[in-house]
Amino acid sequence: MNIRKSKPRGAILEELQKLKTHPRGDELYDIVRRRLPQISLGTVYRNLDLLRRQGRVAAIFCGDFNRYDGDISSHPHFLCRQCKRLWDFEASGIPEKIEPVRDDDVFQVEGHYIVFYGLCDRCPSE
Amino acid sequence: MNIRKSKPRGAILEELQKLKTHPRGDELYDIVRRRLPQISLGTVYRNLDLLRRQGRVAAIFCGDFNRYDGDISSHPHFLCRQCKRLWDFEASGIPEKIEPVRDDDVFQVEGHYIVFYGLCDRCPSE
DNA sequence: TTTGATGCAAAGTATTTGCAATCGG
DNA sequence: CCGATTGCAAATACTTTGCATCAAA
Repeated sequence: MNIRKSKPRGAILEELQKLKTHPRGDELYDIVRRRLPQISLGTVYRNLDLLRRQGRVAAIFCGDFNRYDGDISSHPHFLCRQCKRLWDFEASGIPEKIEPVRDDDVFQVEGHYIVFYGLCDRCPSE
Repeated sequence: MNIRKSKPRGAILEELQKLKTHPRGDELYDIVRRRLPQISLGTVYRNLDLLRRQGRVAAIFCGDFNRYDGDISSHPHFLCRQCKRLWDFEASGIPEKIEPVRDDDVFQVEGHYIVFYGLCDRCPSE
């Protein structure tokens, strides 16, 4: 499959890279739409997945892999378990490398991520 | 709110603790239903959230916190980004403790988790 | 008796998909 | 031109919620 350039894809990548918080597909759609009003939701989701496959954006997947980060360097995140927003997060004690104990044929490991969770200042505790 | 015992809740916790793979609410519903055919999906979701608040089950949250683990000890997981199943995973280099650099009032950290991702042996590569 | 918990069904939220039209190389 | 990409809309997947009823203490 020969990948072409397209205006929507360029805009999606640029807008994602501008953000410090890491949006879901639909949230990024709302942002990109301010620039390309005719863009469709499906296009945003399709391109985010394509960009992820190309390694040009990072996806924090779990359940549904639905948070994207324009910064592809490995770094920990903080996730608010109430509002579900995700931020970059600094932590000490992050190891240089973490490796699977066994390299068998059951799991084909591509990478890993570290997620801190809790509540952000905008979310009241239960 | 005074928490009572109930047969559905007991069955949900027991069935979850039996599993090695970590189901979503609807998957656990299918399992518990074999034992309590009249149980409803809403009951399973409500109880999983209650058990999580009590610290009796672990939730791997992200986006939607929808994978539950009956083993509440801290351990890394492997997530297949295609079929979205989640397993326990052994890795070396896991630090004893990882800590936030700043303890400010923006984030109230409750814990963290490490997720390896990639493809499992049942999922073909793209 | 009190009120927490349930079953059911409808609604809500996020994402994916089919298809004809469009655009890039 | 050819086939990758799009917009649109319908479909799907998973989770939450309202409410009348049931049941634990």
